[in-house]
Amino acid sequence: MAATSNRGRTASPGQLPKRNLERTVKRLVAAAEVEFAARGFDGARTEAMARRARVNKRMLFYCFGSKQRLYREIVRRKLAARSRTLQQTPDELTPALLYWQQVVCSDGRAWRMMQWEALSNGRLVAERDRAQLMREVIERLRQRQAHRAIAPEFEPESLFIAVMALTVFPGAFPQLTRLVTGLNPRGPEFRAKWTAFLGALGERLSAANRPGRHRESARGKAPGHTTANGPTRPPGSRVADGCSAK
Amino acid sequence: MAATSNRGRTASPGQLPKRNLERTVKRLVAAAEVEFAARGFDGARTEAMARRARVNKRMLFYCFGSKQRLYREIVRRKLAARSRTLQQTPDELTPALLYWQQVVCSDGRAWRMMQWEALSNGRLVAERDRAQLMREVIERLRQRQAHRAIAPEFEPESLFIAVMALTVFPGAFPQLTRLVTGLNPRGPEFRAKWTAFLGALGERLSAANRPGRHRESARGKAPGHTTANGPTRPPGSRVADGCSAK
DNA sequence: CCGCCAATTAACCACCAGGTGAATTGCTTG
DNA sequence: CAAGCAATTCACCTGGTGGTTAATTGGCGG
Repeated sequence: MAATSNRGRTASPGQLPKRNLERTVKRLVAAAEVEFAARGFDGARTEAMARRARVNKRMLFYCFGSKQRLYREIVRRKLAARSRTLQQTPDELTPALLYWQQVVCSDGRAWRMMQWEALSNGRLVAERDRAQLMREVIERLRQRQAHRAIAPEFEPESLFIAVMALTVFPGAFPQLTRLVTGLNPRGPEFRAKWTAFLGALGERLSAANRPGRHRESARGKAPGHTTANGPTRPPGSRVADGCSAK
Repeated sequence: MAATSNRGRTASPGQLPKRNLERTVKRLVAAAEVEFAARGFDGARTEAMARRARVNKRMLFYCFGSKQRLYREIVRRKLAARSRTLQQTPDELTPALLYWQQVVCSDGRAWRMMQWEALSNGRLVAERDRAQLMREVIERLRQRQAHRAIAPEFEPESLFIAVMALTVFPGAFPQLTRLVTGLNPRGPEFRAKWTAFLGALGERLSAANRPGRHRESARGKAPGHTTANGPTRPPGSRVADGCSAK
């Protein structure tokens, strides 16, 4: 889409040319992403996108044909970027939680669009690809679980949903987070608190820590293994969650 | 609001009167609740509400003055109903998780409205009352924790958010749940699966099950207390989650 | 039976937002 | 320099929506 056919970019050096379709498209995409994430498909105004992109509104339809197509284009791009970060999910539970927290809060717009999508109950945009992507991630989790890196009593699918839930929720329902803690969920105070919590939670859930009723596990059996949550950092050691509050 | 001043309801017996403001108001509220939950404030159409209520559109403005006021009225009612269920949260972790799952899935509309609210980034409707309510719930959790009913390494605030996250997320992001599990999050299959998961999770996290590295806890100290997850049902015993898929 | 007023209805309005037709203008090429 | 075409602009159309004006009607008190 987005017929980017600017002929021989001569580009008089030093002077930005007045006409440049490629640049216009890029600006429109950026502006539209902001608008769509902020207000959803129905709430987003083409006028506002154009203004934000410093471009005539007509150009939006010239480049993309319709609001719908522009939306699909943007979702497609977002998904492409997403698939990479998804597949880099760590294999241990605690690091996975912390990794996801960082990912989620570093790309709030993508998750806001997911939330709009959740409410819009329309057809998903690239359902096939996304389902495939999810299946791969789950499959990897399942293999890891077979290798004892993950507690066996939890199905990987549920575990994955739980990881998403615990990392996505505070930012997805900021009003509830604020009502409960009095903190801004995107602010550093809450993020530190939540990181610590996720760390403690992960530690409790990682494969090495079995519930107390299996009493024999506390005694024998590879003594050095009882605390062997390998890459699991203790919750105190702050993992640099370098995501700015934007 | 909603000037319900129908004079002396004579109500010819057996014959429903053609004019009845009270009834009209009730119908409008019900219809508006459905519409607002389904499409959010901006997306909801007064026309559609009126049609659903089998009432002239004008009556909406006659009764409530504006879309805004009708919305506020509905939110107020929802909150009132909500506060009761909130305060009945069980004190143990596992029952709390299961209770919340039931509550959430039995009143999907309220949570959908919360989600719309989360995205609308406007002023909250009854912020004072809601913050007060939250504070009470958290305070109760804190007291329970002091009495050892809840694992002490988790702050009650974070714990509460986690409970909400784990119960609300699957229904709030149904497309993700479906992509991961292939199941409809409101369907009985997924709910059974999720209930089992929450049960197992709660068991792992309840106060009695300490991580392996606190080795001394497995030996001395009130021997009958090590497995004392009192009302915590084992995850197998299905708690009847009698919420229909609507 | 009549008058009165609340409940209800029909028609209407102003406005906004997506989308379009057609003119305009700046590069680029011959 | 002139032609030609792509990139950009301007004015406009259309449908739908919240909200309103004014007419109508049903039921109750007198």
